[in-house]
Amino acid sequence: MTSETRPTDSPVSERALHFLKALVERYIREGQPVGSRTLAKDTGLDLSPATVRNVMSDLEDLGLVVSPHTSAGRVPTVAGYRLFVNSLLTWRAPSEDDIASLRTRFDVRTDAKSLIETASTLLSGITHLAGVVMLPRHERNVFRQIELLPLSEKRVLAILVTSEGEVHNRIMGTERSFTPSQLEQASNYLNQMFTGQDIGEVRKRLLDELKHAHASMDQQMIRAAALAQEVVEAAESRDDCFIAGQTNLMEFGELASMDRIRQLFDIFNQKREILHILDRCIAAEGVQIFIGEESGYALLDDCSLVTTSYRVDDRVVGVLGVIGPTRMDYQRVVPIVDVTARLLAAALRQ
Amino acid sequence: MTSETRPTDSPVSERALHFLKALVERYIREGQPVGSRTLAKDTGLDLSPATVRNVMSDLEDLGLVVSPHTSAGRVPTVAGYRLFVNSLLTWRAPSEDDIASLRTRFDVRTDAKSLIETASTLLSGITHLAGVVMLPRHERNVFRQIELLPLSEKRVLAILVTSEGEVHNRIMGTERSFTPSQLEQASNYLNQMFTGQDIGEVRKRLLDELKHAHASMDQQMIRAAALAQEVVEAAESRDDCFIAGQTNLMEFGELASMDRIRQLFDIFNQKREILHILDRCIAAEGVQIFIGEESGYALLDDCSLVTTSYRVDDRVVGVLGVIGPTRMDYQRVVPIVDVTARLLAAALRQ
DNA sequence: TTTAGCACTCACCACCGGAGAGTGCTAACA
DNA sequence: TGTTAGCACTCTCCGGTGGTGAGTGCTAAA
Repeated sequence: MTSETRPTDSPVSERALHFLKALVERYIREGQPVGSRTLAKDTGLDLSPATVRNVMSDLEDLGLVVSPHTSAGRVPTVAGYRLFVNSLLTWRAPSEDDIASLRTRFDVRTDAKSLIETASTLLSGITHLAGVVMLPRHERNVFRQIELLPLSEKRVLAILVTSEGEVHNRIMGTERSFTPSQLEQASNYLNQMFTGQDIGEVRKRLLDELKHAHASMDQQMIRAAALAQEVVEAAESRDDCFIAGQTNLMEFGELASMDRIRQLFDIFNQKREILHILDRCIAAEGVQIFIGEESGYALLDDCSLVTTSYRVDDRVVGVLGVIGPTRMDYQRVVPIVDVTARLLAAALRQ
Repeated sequence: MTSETRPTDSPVSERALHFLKALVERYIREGQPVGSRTLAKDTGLDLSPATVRNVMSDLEDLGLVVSPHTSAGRVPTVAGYRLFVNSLLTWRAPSEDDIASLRTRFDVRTDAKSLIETASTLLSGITHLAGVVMLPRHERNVFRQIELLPLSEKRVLAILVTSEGEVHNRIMGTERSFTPSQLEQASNYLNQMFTGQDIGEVRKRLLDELKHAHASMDQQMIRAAALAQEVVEAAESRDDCFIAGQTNLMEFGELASMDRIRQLFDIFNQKREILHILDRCIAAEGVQIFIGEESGYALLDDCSLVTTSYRVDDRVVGVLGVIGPTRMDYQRVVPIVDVTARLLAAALRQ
């Protein structure tokens, strides 16, 4: 499954592609511009450096490689990587060791949150890049049970359990105090009303009820509904995202200036932009690769993302992947991301 | 409250101390070795550089300052900082702005976890250092209510609420399945048994019961107790710790080498060592300052910690502080840490 | 079409030398 | 005796210089 064969009338010859492949692989390995002499030896085609130079010149005209300065070798451009990834890449299956360590660390018995954490730690550990796992809004998230507990005078603890066995809780101050039995009554009422319904739906209905609070409901009920409203909102807006192994990125020369690293880390801390990019991968089938500027964020210009969604029972429940320099080892990384997604999905399905 | 006055027969003269103070303040401001000429101007004592040199030479003999190389100025040693902090420091009260931004951001209505997060973000934002907030094991943590919910065949969700309105939950697989009513019965039983008791106590009693599971308990009860045991352990061992603004540390020249920063970030990610240091501050009264190697961790040699515990109703509930280079602005930072602790405590007390 | 040869370019490195900042020491001074 | 001026010395930092090596583009021959 090396590549789709390209039409022979393609603007770039079969041989040139062969060189491009060798160049990208070499550059990924060494991290330094590749010269004609090196490349001539690498391909095994027994051609002189001069010939290689001519080919490289063509590739440069096509915008697939550039040389950083007159007398340096060539480096792939984003278009070059793209071509490489799309049709030149040979996958390299993850090593036994890697698979083993993935398998053993995904303990089925832990809860979703720590699985997510483990996944991103593992990803970063194995790939030596930054691992990221996102847990997006569920489209389908069901109200399962609510519990209202008095905590102290005028403070109520609301606990909401949703379909995935996730627990959301919030402490809320109230102006007037509830008696324990009032709270119990209220939670019974809410449970009767909403159990089994979609969270989004529940939120809407609660809002409605609060608006036209009809005479039939007593005051306490209305206030209980307000409490429920709050915790339901918390449950809806939650989308978590873990990033692990950020420090791995410091190893890569091309990112290793203080300013650059600081920018990157700041992006990671805010998470917003990352979430935004990952959001775009939810729908996609299979592994997605964003190279350099393709992510659409100037600050990730010299980085690539490799992501894939993971599914439980054919429903997408999240996205995971890695972030690293454009010069990452796609052949190795892509399969690892793929496998991790599968194993995480399996662990989540139980 | 500039300083405790030192005994006049102290090995280091009043004037020398004055110089030391000026030197430390200058070095903290500029970050560069301070020379005799500069210092002579700084103190306003109208002495020649030569005289200053003599004094500096004395201070060097006492191990309070060093010069990085022959023809550089002097830099405070750890002992120098220590002396400065103990008896030369003039506190600088936080600015109106800082206090205001602290006050408004501590919204009483949010739960403990997000308060903690806010606190560390604020600390780092205001001081331009890394902010850290720890939520240690409570000595007094009370079992309030447990809830066991069937999630699917052979999976049970256990939710435990403890005294502080904190919610712990865990999903557990069971070999045989429970009926909903069995679970309800079990949770009622557990609640009756344990409500109001200390968590540590509960854990012990559960262990006991499991060991000598007496005939009087039916099989299901025993298995329910095992579930409870798990979530109780989770509740006991929890000690969280947030670190924010790590990237601020990259601004400081003395830490700004890739290797150093990477080490630091790795330490922060592990959290273990940090927690360990913070643990030592729990008992202490008031603001604690660890300068350089005083923290006991070689990897934090060129860093200082400023921490204090925060209390609710005279019980220590946590520790917070900042981490930065030894050359941090103690005069400003210490009061800020102090105030933040008070405000956080107030917000937690409600 | 491929190759050898050649002139040229550029980054990298080691080296040199001067400028500037700061020191320690000594001797003179109040 | 404490303070100061003077002086030689040390060390960092910076800019310039020159050589080396890697690599290129171009041209002309095979």
